[in-house]
Amino acid sequence: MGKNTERTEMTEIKTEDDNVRVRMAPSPTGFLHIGGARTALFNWLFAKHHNGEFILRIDDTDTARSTDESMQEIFDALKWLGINWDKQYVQSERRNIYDKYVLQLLDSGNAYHCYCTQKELEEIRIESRKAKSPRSYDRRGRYLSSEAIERYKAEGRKPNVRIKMPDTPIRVDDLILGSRNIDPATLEDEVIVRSNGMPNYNLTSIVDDAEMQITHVIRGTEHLNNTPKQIAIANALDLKLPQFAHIPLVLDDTGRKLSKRHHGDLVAVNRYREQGYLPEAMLNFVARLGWSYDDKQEIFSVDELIEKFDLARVGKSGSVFDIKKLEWLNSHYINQLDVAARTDAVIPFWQQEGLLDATKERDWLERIVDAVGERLTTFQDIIPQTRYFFTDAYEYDSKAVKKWWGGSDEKKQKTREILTNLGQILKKIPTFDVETIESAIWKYTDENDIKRVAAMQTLRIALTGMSFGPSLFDIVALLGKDEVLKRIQRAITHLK
RNA sequence: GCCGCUAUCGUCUAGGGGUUAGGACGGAUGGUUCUCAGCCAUCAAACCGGGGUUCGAAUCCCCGUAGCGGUACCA
Repeated sequence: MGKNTERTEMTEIKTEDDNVRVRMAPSPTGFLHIGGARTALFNWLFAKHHNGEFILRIDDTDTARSTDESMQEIFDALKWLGINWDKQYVQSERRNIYDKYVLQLLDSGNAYHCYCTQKELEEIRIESRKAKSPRSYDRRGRYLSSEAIERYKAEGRKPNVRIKMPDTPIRVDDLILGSRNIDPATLEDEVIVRSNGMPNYNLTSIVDDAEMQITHVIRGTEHLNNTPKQIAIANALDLKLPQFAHIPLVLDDTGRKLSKRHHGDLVAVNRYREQGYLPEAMLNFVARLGWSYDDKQEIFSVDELIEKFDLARVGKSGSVFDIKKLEWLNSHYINQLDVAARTDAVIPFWQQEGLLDATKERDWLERIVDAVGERLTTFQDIIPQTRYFFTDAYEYDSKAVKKWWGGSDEKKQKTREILTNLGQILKKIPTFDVETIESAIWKYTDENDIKRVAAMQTLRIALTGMSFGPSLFDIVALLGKDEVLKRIQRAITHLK
């Protein structure tokens, strides 16, 4: 623990219920990623737990990078996760509100115009760094003469607006990290309005938090350094402050912050939806990144999450995104579903692959899903695991062939023999059901002293091309006599 | 460079002055089964380092170290 901090006691964070109002404030500059989803979740859980309100605020003041598409993507991702919001705001539609506050700041002398060009700013930065200054802007705009201002105006320079930072320490209280005093000497006179007139984050964020009567700001630790600046702005405006709770970052396996820029859509929530993950699994997974309940429970329903979530049990250090754990949770939640529900979930994937047509009956599909059983980690897995049910356009897996069908001519001869016998036996079966098939095949293996596993694997490869999968008897029954005999014949031909 | 934050198995974490430092994911081994998955059993695996304080420190304090975040007219 650092200096100047006071530990938050491990009792539940006390709040006045019914007054809680939190917000998630994404910038629509890309898809929602795992980290963003977790921020949304924590806010949402906190709101639900306290019967409060959860607001979605689109922080799109960066007009150059914000897009409607990514806004839509964020909506979709949140909806998929089941994180619903009570109110929605878009900052670009609230310009007049921010303008009013900026004017107030200017009038009261708490903000000033800065006419520096990008180039000048860059030079100042280099100088400041050389001088080991804790700041990278020298505040020259604070002391501009009226002549200088006139000159800049005549040049056509468009000023931005900077906040004048106070010279007294700023106390930052954080529900998770404790409290500290920030040395004003390290505080930047932050730009609050761009030269194009658009206010930016540090201004709009804290203004809106006050305007919307946000009680708790729960956001990623990357915003920790912005907090004293925002507090300074709020103080200058005499705005009520929310309570802050900075949650630790979600990291990649090298320990770096997860970001769209570095990790692409590998971390996009919508991508996981497309791959056949369940929102319950994602929610459960993401909740446990930085939050824990006790030393026993790993699986939490949404209701349990709402009931048990508490900021006091959120840790301080970052958590690595471990897809293996997500996969485990996902298969858990998939296996909770009954066959009908799993079939519903899996149909779109079959469709996408063009495997479904009008001849495929619902009952048959459900039987396939039932046969696959607990073998799905994601719904997408249904494709490699069941493709052969729909088409015989598969290759025989070379490793499987080598192991079970044999490389030598004698082994191939033996394999052909087994296949031929199996074909004859199956052909004679009157009722093509699992039990009859099973007893017929085992009668054959046991009476002819053939290893069960050898016969089964030989047949499996002939029917599916693979050496693994659901119970072979299920496969045989599901494929039907004609198809089975056809495939056996094809395998025998292949082996010649 | 400057400012800030953090530090328990590979990962998520529980615990927190006296414990065999617990659980889960992942890994390994064995069992079950026609294969795979699953299931069952077993195993390996951690308190960043150094100083204090104390009878006793992973736990409290200090100092390091490392990692990360920020350092934009992004959010």
